[in-house]
This record gives sequence, structure tokens and C-alpha cells, in this order.
Amino acid sequence: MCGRFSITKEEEELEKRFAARFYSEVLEKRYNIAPSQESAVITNKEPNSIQLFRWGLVPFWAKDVKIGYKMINARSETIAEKPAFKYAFEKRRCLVIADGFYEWQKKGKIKIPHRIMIGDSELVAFAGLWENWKDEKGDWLQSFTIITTDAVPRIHHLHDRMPVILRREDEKKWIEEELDAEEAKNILQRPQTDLNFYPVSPLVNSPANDVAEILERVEPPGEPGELF
DNA sequence: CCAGACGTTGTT
DNA sequence: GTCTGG
DNA sequence: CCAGACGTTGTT
DNA sequence: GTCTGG
Repeated sequence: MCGRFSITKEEEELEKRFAARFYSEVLEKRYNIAPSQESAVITNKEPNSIQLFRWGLVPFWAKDVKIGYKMINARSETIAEKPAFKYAFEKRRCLVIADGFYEWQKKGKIKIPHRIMIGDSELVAFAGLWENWKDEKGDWLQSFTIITTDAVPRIHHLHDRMPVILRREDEKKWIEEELDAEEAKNILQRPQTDLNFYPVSPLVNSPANDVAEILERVEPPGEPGELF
């Protein structure tokens, strides 16, 4: 799955990489982006701007914003049928900008966090969906979810799910208005798979630790000299 | 028909 | 809003 | 995802 | 154990 990720590049780099602009919004470097926080997306409605939406999709029919806590990921296999994602899959797709994400490998009782990325933390786009939601006061909230798929063999020992990292040539297509469901599914079935990873400090566990230090490689606990 | 859910992950 | 369960 | 709270009454 | 907040 994907429950934490990063964007450790400057705004200008994002703008160049995705040929889109930040308008009113400002994004600081982020090492530890957690659900319910805002992060950078590019939507099918505004493919030339980079906007900040809340992570955790709140369906337009929701009565409570809290439902978003449960909607941080959407399974690519069932996305077209699930009531919470069906509409967004047809009408509201987006690119979720990232340059790495974190997975926790369970080993017995302990959980070892790892950083996973393409190349040396290249900027990439996760396949995402977004929604508009109006609260009881009439204020609008825009939110997104990250689509997941089976983990590639290379990282399967860490976790059996991972975000769909779009092939670069699929990014534009994913947010085209005319894209039909069949082709959208095809895109989800051919993600980037050349992932690199390394263990990082448990500092990443707490979202309060949004610091560059968590990018550093550490020796995983229990190694070397592992006896069991 | 109405009521209630609407999600993912992993249970080492 | 739409689907599932009762 | 992980961390941290998880309750009520009544109000110094 | 389960929910909320970050």
C-alpha cells in the first residue's frame, strides 16, 4: 500500500518535470507526508496546474470528512466497481506527485521502515483519483487517493501492495478527459517496476518528524549477526 | 421496500 | 449517489 | 502509514 | 480493539 511518501524537490523542479505551474499555492519540501495532509496533484480538469489537495478521498456524497481517513488507497483491481471510487475513476483522475514512499516490513513483532523510489529518488507520478466535497458550512474540500497494485517481486518481501507508479509516457494520458475506462485500466496494469529501496530510521514513524534525516539509510535492526 | 455502508492492509 | 443486506 | 486517545459533568 | 489526528 502507500501510507506515507515524500516530495523533496523544489517547486521549480516539479513545474519543469510536469510542465505545469503552481499558481496561488506554495509547497515546502516534504520528507514525511501523512494521510489527511495536503500534497501536490495535477488533475484532469486542470492539467496545467499543480494544486494541493488533502490525502484521503472524501466522496461527494459523504456526510463526514472523517471518511477520508479510510480512503487513502484504492485497489486498482476493484476501482471501477467500488461506490466510493467509481465516479472518480470515470471523471476525476489525477497525478499524485512524489519522489519516494515508505513501507513498513513486518519482522516478528517489529516493523522496519523502508524508503522506496525510482532511480535516486526521481520525481514520479502515482496514479490517483480526486473529489470535490462540500461541508455543512458550504466550504469546498478537494481530496485525493493513491491507487495501489500488487508489489513487484523486488519489494514483495517488504509489502505485498504498492502505489501504481505511472510510466512517464502514460502520465498525460491518465489525466486526459476522453480516456475511457478500458484504457485507464490498461495504464494501471503497466506501472513502473524498477524500484530501489533501503531501510530508514524509525523516526519516519511519527508524522511529526518531517525532516531530511529520515531519508538516510540505516542498518536494519537485527543485522548483522542475526541469530534467529 | 428501507437501512446502512461506502476502504485497505495484514492478522509475524 | 449507489449498492448490499435484511 | 503510525501514534495516541479512548469519558462525563460542569466550570478556577 | 478501534477510531481519530497527523
